[in-house]
Amino acid sequence: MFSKSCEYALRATIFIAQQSHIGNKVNLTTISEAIDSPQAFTAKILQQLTKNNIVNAIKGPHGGFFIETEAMKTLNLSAVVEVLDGDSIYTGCGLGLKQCNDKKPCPLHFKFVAIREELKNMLQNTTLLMLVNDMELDIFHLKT
Amino acid sequence: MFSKSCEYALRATIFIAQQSHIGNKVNLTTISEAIDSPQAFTAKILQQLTKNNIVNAIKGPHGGFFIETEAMKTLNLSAVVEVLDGDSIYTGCGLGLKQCNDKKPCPLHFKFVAIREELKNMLQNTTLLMLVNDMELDIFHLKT
DNA sequence: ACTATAAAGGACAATAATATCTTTTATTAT
DNA sequence: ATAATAAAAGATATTATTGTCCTTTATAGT
Ligand code: FES
Ligand code: FES
Repeated sequence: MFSKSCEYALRATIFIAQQSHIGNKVNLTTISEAIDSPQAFTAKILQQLTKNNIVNAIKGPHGGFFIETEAMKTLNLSAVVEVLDGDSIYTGCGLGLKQCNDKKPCPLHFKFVAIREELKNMLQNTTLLMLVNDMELDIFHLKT
Repeated sequence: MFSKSCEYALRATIFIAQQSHIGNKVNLTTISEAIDSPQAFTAKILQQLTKNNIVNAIKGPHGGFFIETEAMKTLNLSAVVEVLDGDSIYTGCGLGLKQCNDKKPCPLHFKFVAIREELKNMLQNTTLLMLVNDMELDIFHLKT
């Protein structure tokens, strides 16, 4: 469904949001351990998330990554996915045709678009704050 | 969503089904032109489809690929996807956790599984014969 | 038997995705 | 100023996916 990069990005973002919500900034080592991802690769992904204003980064001692609580209210999963995987998941043809639209549809088009839209809505309607609140229940995990 | 291999496989299978339905066997060149796919690569994919009894192949003059009409009634898109991409699309965690189940869910699990199941049902409930019938309307395309 | 056709199979090549390593820049505390 | 911490940036390595090329096997028609 999503690329590895995107999966790590989602896990990292959710973890950072969770920690930020309880007032913690987290560094690379902490993040990659918490989400069980390759550290150096995760660093690259965090750079992209920072450049695209999904997360904030502060260098130096007591620095690290964080997300402001206000931002969590509006930031959704779709924003993260778009940074890493672009919008192909929303616009791409299920059968790989170069163009996907109602004018020249592939045989799967209408069935596929219906599901694609549901995925899109789910990702757009799920904010980081919602997930952070969910995770207070302690039944959700970010690794293994 | 699907790998390139799987996309080509789906397009090829639908094209072969369509042609078989009107009594034609089709060869590699015809297929790769009809679905606009790299010919040699498509050959490899057709081998897999043949080995897994999705399509039939006959060597030699007047040979080619075909699917029997009886088989089209039961063969669904899910069978094709599973040959090329395995079942990861049905069983894999949206956030890339090694295990996806209700016992140790990721924060996206329940929302994700709902959509995954819809995709699964769509692919399982769509038979090749249904698509072939749809394509008689002449509004659906397999390339560009 | 010979030739043409067409799929099957094996080896190889190019590209993209994933992952690592090293150096640089910024910040804090001593 | 110096040392320590931590992210940013750049270069490189590994692996998987995608794609091509060449040879072999099977079949049909002459
Ligand atoms: S054209 Fe294939 S999904 Fe829209
Ligand atoms: S555990 Fe992540 S989708 Fe099921």
